[in-house]
Amino acid sequence: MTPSFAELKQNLKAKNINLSFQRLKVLEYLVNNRCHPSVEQIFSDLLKELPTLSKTTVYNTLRILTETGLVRSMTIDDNETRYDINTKNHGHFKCNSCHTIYDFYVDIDNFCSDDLKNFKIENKNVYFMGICPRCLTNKE
Amino acid sequence: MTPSFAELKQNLKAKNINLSFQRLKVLEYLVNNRCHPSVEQIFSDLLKELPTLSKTTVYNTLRILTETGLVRSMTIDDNETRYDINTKNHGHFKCNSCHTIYDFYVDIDNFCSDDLKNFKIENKNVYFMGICPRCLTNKE
DNA sequence: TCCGGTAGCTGTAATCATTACAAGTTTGCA
DNA sequence: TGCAAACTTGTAATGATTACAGCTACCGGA
Repeated sequence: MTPSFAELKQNLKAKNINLSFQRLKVLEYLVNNRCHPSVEQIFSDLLKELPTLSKTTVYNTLRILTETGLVRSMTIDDNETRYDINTKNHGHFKCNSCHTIYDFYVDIDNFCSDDLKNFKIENKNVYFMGICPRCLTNKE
Repeated sequence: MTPSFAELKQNLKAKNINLSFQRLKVLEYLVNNRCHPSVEQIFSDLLKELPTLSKTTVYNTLRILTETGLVRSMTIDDNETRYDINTKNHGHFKCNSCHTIYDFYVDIDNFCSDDLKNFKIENKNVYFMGICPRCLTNKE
């Protein structure tokens, strides 16, 4: 369930979103860096390649991509929003020690509650926090 | 699973947290207002009762209460952190129309993934977004 | 080929939640 | 009673995000 760049590009065209050069680069970055980067990370990395890039453009692009549903934004206990390509059926685990965010498989689709019978659910999120294996072994 | 005020107070003493007057009031507020209030809401409501209250105190208190695990902080797609008394086994649903946050029952404890075999999980969160029944009917 | 308009990009300024800090106040304990 | 530590308060700083205004690039029609 990891959509290819070509698929995403087509998906955008179908939604009448113009793929400008800068937007292409942001999208490309998200496809190649599935590490839940922050705006700051995306911006400073792309700046090496596009010295005239504006941070505002990154914000704008991410907003557009998020609105179309191609990209998912999330804030896990941080003051920084993180972004990733929207793939289904996975939760996020954030390590409280190294702050890395891991994906893990979870069957969210079949995960519902009777309390929400009359609710229209548009978006499901699962995130855990704790210590990742790497940090656990480093402590010993 | 809604702890009483007396229980919470005892819980705090056990953790060597001094219950100052202001902290008491913040805790009391959270017990009486289980609507996931923001700092701004807590502060401005308590200000009526405690005109000398400082917003910094509210922030400090919430940090302490969160660290002890009595209070849970969450940011659902907002730029404002919300707080509630930490009760187990429930997820949050945020209405995209009226922005109300609902609790719903969910069996989080039995909700794990093989991918996280070697992770130490300290905290589990489930939140959904969509439209609540009230807003759904109002639209018609 | 030229022109006009629109969409997109850029950079600065403003906003707003949160945190840092320093000084005043209260509390607990000897 | 007095001291030290813990709390509170208010202001200033920080830092992510948004607003905005001007500039640029592209596209369609004459």
